[in-house]
Amino acid sequence: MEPITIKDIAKALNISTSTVSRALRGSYEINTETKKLVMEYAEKMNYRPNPIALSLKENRSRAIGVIVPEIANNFFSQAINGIENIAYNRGYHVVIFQSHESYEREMVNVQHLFARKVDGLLISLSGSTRDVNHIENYRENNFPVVYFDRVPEITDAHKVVADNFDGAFRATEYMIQQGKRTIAHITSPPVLSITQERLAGYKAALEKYGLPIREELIKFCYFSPEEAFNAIDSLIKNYQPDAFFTASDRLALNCYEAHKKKIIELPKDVMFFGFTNLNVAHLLEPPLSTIVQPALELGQTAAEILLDIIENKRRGKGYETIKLKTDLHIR
Amino acid sequence: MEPITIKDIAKALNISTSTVSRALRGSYEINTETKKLVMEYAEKMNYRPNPIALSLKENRSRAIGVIVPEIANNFFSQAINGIENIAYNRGYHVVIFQSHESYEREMVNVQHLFARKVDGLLISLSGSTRDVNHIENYRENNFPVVYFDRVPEITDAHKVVADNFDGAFRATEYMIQQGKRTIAHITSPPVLSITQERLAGYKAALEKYGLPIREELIKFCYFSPEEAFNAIDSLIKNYQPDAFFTASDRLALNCYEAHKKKIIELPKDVMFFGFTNLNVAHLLEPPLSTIVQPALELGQTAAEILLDIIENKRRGKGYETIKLKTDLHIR
DNA sequence: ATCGTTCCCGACAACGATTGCATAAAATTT
DNA sequence: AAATTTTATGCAATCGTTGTCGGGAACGAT
Repeated sequence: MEPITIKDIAKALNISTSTVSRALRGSYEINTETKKLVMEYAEKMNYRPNPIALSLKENRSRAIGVIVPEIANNFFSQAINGIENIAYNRGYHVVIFQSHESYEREMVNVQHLFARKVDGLLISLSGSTRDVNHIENYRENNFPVVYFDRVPEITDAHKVVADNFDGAFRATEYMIQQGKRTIAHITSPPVLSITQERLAGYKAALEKYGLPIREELIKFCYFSPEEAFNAIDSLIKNYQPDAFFTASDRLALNCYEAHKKKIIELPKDVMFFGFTNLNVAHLLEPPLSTIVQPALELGQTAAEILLDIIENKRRGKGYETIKLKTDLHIR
Repeated sequence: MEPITIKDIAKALNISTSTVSRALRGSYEINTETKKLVMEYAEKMNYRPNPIALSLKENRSRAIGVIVPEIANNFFSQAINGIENIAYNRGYHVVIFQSHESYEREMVNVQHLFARKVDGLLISLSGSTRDVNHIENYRENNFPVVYFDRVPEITDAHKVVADNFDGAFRATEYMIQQGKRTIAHITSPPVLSITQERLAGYKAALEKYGLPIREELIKFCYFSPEEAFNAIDSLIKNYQPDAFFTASDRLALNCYEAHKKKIIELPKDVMFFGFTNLNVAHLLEPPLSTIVQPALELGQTAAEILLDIIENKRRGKGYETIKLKTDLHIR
């Protein structure tokens, strides 16, 4: 069956479409009798307003867009679940797009979501995004955007992030307290906010304990496994680190993979600490201690702020950057 | 800036909207001069047709819907990547929804996608879906649907699946050839097509080698970890299996988790074989051999069939069930 | 009987784009 | 010069819904 429209109802009951429309939304200026008639018929015929017509008319869609680099990543899929929780409860749908770490894809996604009149956007930037003009353009014209996790450096924006500095600091501190002195840091591209913050936390901990910051122990890796393998290999060959601090799921797994494939020969008693939401961390050997981001809460918080903006419930409140605490799981 | 419309262009150039519309699509009946004028102005003003208006007019959206139980699952996220590949190349967008293994959520998702006029649907059924009337209702009225992975039993439908029987058969056969005689099978709810097929493959292999089919070695588990833990625990206590054949990512991980937590004491030389697309399988201890589904190809194939249906490129071809071969990874 | 209210409802336009039909002007044929 | 065809454009309807405006009927007040 083609979906039934307001026109069909009007024709069937011999009244005008305006009356049907008003009756359905319970307008006070419609006779109670008429209202009942319309409501019952609509119910019987399983009438559903056409959301596309509504979007066209009202210039909105009751949907929010989410752009993440990859959904095949525990952190992001948990964050998405948080977003969906809040959004569904508040009557919004969630449209998910992946940038696949590509700036171009990200641009296209933003444009498409905007053209499709999503009421707002939640975005975690791609690894190759150098600036956010493609987003700020829209935001300048009152398009609501909340950045989360991987956020831009601009100050006048809503952002929700994990406390990356603190997490990295505490992890590094723990490794030092366990007697580690040569702590390698394998991390993501330096352009990302999370990379910078985690790096700063790592350095701050070293400084606090009077350890030297050795740039040669810090390796930035893009998105190919080989790059990570090489980085790890050269670290071990040249500096024999007694601990590895990896900044992402991917890099942690790359380490274990290199180990497993005997690409690298691990020093004894080496310690692994990762900034990761891997759900298999506790199953790995040697143990992987982790700094876990509150992914679900992060998503929820970001969604709540976005919906508040959309529904104008944030009068008075300015821009803010919300930082959520991370959890340390020592293994 | 509010997006520019065809009307704005018409006003600016002092011509009618029809002319603009036709000029933009290069209609032959528009003067070459006028066309150039319009095209250039549209280009300059960065005109983009309003997709919502188009959807309303044309009753379609150039988008396809995808419903999966969970995106936080390697198999599904790979399948989605396959779908996106094909869809984007053919000019379609992909709208992703999760059913979270809930029949109700699945129904709502289907309704919403249909109301939003997606041009077709790719779906892998939720674990609590007992029938597919909520989908077939729409399909009867020519709404294109392709089922993948977890498919219904109905025959007149397009389906794309992995060869679950064959994969399970080969895995079980391998375990038998390695001398295993008490092979436990921990699997998903019996209502799922994949459960049935994998079970059948398992049984067929046992039969081929003259081993008894012991129903007490077969455990169906729903979606709580405790259930799996208990199942594993009681299997070990009562029957000391020398091999475990798990039917999903989740169940394989549950096994390792139970092992790690010392909830279970593993028999020596026990073998693990899992139907899974986990990207960490090779990192686990004891080794997890796997039957890997061609998730990406599965998504691609399903998307191709769906788009062919949408674009009427399947004249003559009837319903078919496409089975893709699985890969055995022995570890 | 006239006026002002109140109640209930319908006509019309609008959102942005497409398209069948009509038509004016120009070009061509007779 | 008249008739016909071609070329180029505009008008109006359409998709489904809502908001603005206006108006008829019924009622009470004057």
